Amino acid sequence: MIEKNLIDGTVTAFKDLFDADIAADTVQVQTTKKEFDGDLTLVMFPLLRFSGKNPVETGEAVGKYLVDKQEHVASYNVVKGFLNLEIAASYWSSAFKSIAFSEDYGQAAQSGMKYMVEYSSPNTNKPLHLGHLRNIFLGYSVSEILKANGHDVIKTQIINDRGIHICKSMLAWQKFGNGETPESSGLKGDKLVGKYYVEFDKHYKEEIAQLVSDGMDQEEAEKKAPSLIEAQKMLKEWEEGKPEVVELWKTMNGWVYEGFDATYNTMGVDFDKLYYESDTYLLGKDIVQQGLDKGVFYKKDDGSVWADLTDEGLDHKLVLRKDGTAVYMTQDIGTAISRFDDYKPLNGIIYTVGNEQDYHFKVLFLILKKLGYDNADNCFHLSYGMVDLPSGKMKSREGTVVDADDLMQEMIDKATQSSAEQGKLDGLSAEEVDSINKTVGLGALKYYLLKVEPSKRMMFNPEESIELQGHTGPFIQYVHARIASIFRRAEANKDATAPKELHDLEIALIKLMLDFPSIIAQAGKEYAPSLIANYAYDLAKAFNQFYQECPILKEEDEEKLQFRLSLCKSTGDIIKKSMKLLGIEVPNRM
RNA sequence: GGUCGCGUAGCUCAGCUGGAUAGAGCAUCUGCCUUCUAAGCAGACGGUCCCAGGUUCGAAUCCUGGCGCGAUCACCA
Repeated sequence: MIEKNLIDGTVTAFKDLFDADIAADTVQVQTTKKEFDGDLTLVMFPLLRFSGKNPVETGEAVGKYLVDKQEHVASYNVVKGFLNLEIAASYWSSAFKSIAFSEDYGQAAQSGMKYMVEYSSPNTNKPLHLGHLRNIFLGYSVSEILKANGHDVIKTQIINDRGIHICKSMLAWQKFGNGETPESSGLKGDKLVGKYYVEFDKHYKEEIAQLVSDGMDQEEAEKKAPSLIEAQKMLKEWEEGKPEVVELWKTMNGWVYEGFDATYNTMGVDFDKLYYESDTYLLGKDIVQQGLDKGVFYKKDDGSVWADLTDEGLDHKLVLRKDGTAVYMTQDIGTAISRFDDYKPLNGIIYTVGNEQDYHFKVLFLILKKLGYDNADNCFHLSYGMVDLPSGKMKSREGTVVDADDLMQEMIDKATQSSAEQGKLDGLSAEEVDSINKTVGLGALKYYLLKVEPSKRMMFNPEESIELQGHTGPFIQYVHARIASIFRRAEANKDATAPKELHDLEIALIKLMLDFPSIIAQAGKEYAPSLIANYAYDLAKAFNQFYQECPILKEEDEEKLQFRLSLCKSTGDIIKKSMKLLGIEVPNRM
């Protein structure tokens, strides 16, 4: 790479010119800012104490040296302490040639590492909502990014299919459902079950109000409301395996899974392995015993078991109740370890879970580490901020949630309306048009949720809705469609030779394309889809500028024409790959 | 109160391990479609980078202390 050459060249320049030995990492190379002439810039300030000269003199000397001795360095200029170097067009065109038409450009070599990525992990008592969308798109995208980094990936979710909340829906359905099913009601299974969860809450609140008006205080009423007592009883029966209860549980969860499957299908995401909490909720107890034996945990007089994390600056954490039953942490320890076993050797687990659980995962990884599982070092909590509405937080009980299915449909409708107005899809079959509208609508939604850094909470305003113009998914998809349109009239020639002179916008495009592998590496290291999202936008933007300024099919110089076609081809490929890393498809027309 | 996260243009967000005059999009205004897709391009307008210190040749970026918003600190999951 040219950067490396420049660094080496600068090191020898200091040797020859100033008789100074400098470490390679004191030489800083960066891309030259737009307002200055040049391609790459060396920063002189850190090197002044070795040259013993002022910034401009040092820059002049090094610049002259590099132009003389280094291949590809065409010219230089010094502004203050910045040495700007212009790299010869021939370098860029040959660098481009080495990546163009390469199918697996961007795909890193097999690393031999295997990761599990967990995302979605819904409760089975209500439909998926906007918060899940952020979670799912993030997790899916990180999976794709890890694959591009050469890792093996197992996509998973843990389904929260048991507990008091599930019993609540079951109970309400039993009481008020009149045997209603998805078929009889025409409702999606998850929506139907969610309806009864809300129904339960309604009755529960009424009961509380009644008890309070009868003179009971609020807190006690919340505990003593008859329907809550019934739900608790049902949970107990479920745990004891009472046949009718288990049967109902299976039936209703089955409805929910059908509903979820439909939603996942629309989203275009999938899983390699499912874990169910009903299978895992008892895990971890024997591990706690082992931890006790190893002295990682300690037991209190009442029989409860704790982890002392004070030496890590944290608190004491309960890992087993005094009655010997598991808590959330117990279960997560058990699940993690059984995953390590299921997929041995598993290097780490990425958990896509909201940032309200930051502390939980910090503790979990610490405990795993203390238990001797070094793969804890490669575990990562992919933490993300809430998606807020202008009215505040989403609350399912208050009906202020943005439903995932509804939102996706709205986006598709919006894309449909937009494409109909523009009329560019005229002449295509109804199926093709539908498919494009879906791609564009979902692309807008996914991009909107992924372009923001996960740790930030984000505001979603349903009124203002998601744009299809500007810094959006469709903007990037549009570039792909433009390029596809070119190749409906021409073909890219693999053996195209590069012209002697390149347009600035061509060079800008090439530079960006050369960045692709390092962006993928960084996104993988930081679990950061937003880096890919912003890269794809920059590339699309650069292409549009090039496209506007430089004729392609109308170019008369055959060599330029061919070279530009190959630029188009590669840009289209990289756009497509980048978007795939985000879980977004790209259309050939739009 | 302890801990963690966030605070950049009217709004939504970029800004890599510290580097030049802090960048995009939306909104507002101005140009560009008889010529490869105008879901586009070019331009204008818009900033005490929350505040105060500190480190440094150089700080939006690192450190300390504040302020504001949020989360968390359950024998809930």
